Amino acid sequence: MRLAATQGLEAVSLRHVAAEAGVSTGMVQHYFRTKDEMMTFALDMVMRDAVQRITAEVTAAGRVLKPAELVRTLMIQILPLDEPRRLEGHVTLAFLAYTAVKPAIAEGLRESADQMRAFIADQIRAVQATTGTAPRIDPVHAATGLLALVDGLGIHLLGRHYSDEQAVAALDAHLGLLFGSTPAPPGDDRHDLARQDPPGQNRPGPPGDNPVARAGGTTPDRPAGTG
Amino acid sequence: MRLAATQGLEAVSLRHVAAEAGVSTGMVQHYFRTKDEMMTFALDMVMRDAVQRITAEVTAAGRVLKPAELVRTLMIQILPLDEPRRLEGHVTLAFLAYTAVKPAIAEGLRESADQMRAFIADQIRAVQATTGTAPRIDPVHAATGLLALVDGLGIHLLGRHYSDEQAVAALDAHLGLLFGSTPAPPGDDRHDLARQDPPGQNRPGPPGDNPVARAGGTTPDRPAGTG
DNA sequence: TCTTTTGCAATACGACTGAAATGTAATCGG
DNA sequence: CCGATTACATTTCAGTCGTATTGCAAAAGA
Repeated sequence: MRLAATQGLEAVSLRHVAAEAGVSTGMVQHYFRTKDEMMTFALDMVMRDAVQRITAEVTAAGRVLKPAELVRTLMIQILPLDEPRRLEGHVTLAFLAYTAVKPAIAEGLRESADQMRAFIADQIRAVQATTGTAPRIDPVHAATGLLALVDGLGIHLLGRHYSDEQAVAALDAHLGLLFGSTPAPPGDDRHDLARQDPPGQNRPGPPGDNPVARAGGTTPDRPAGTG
Repeated sequence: MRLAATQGLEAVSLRHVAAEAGVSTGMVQHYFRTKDEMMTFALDMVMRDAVQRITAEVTAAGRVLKPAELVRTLMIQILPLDEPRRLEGHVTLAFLAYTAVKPAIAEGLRESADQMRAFIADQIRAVQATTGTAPRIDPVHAATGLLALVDGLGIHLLGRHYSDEQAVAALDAHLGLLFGSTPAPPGDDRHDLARQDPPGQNRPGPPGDNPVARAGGTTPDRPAGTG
């Protein structure tokens, strides 16, 4: 991940990964029989982490926040507003271009995207049901547009086309359109939401483990192969 | 371009480019002393073509269309709704990930994006001035969001996350929010707008002294058709 | 104790990479 | 007509790539 984020996917080779992890190339090959297996695993891991992080955010704040605020919280979570998430964004972007050529790999991506879209659509429906100020829009179209907007903002942020504040402002403007009024959560410090880290790591695994151990943490051997 | 679009940027090597163009690798090296020079030229060419195509669209339709319709026309132009534009989108996406590592190359990208953003903001301002139904939003934020949304839709389209129709519908829903009412242009055939081929030659160029310019402008040996 | 399997390291291999060197035919200025 | 430059083609080279092979210590099983 570090390699893909800092030097691009083209720099991701078995040797480089091994060197970055401080292990031998043979060990990488032991756990991933082919490079494609490694890449697929990495992509799956990125998606799984993101989904887990976001769903954790949902379940944690889902009962205390109104739908509009919840949606904003989620969208802020997706934006690459801090350094770890910028890394994650670069990796995702690299994989996005990668999977454009290998459509089979992108299947899971589509699936989780659909899932996310359906959830957002539900939230928008809820907002429309409870609020009188929200305009009548097809919730699925609105969810599609909102997710596309956030992804687009993220890409532009990765390319440093504008500042974090501008991106958040654009997002809020859009949410204002969608929900009829300001969905800004209580405590108008927007960056508090943007750069969260504290509420307990939702990732399993002992502290201080290296990325290799973490990658194979749940599956000690042969994460993808049949052995 | 064809290589990058169909097999990814990782398949773009001097030999592959030469083979695809039907020339020798030495000829490629003659016109581009290094691979980076070739990549930079290609990226510049993609951006220049896109900007030219879009600005041509603006000047052609700018006087007959109302701002809201003009904006929609532009956004439709950006979306990868037909095969050539899907190719272009794949190339752009690949380069986007590429330039994430080489920030110096992405400078021109930022510039043209800013330009586009300012133009859209102007149009939105015009709409807001003439229409009473349009909500009051910061035009720059609205332009930022709109462009981000279109880019995001484009990326999802490239990944086949949903159909062309869904993307256009999401775009129209957003435009409906932005402009207060339907900005759909007369002649409700949406694909007519989406699928028009740019009639102009991509570039007029006399055989210049600059080898790079010559490499892009006039095909050196055999006419490599754009098909 | 012997054999087999696991977990890794080291290395070999063929293909491919970008870049450079070399060769050669055509063009051009004088 | 002649030297210089241009426009390629061909080949070479050092290096990296993914993958396969081999080697070996430790564990497991009989």
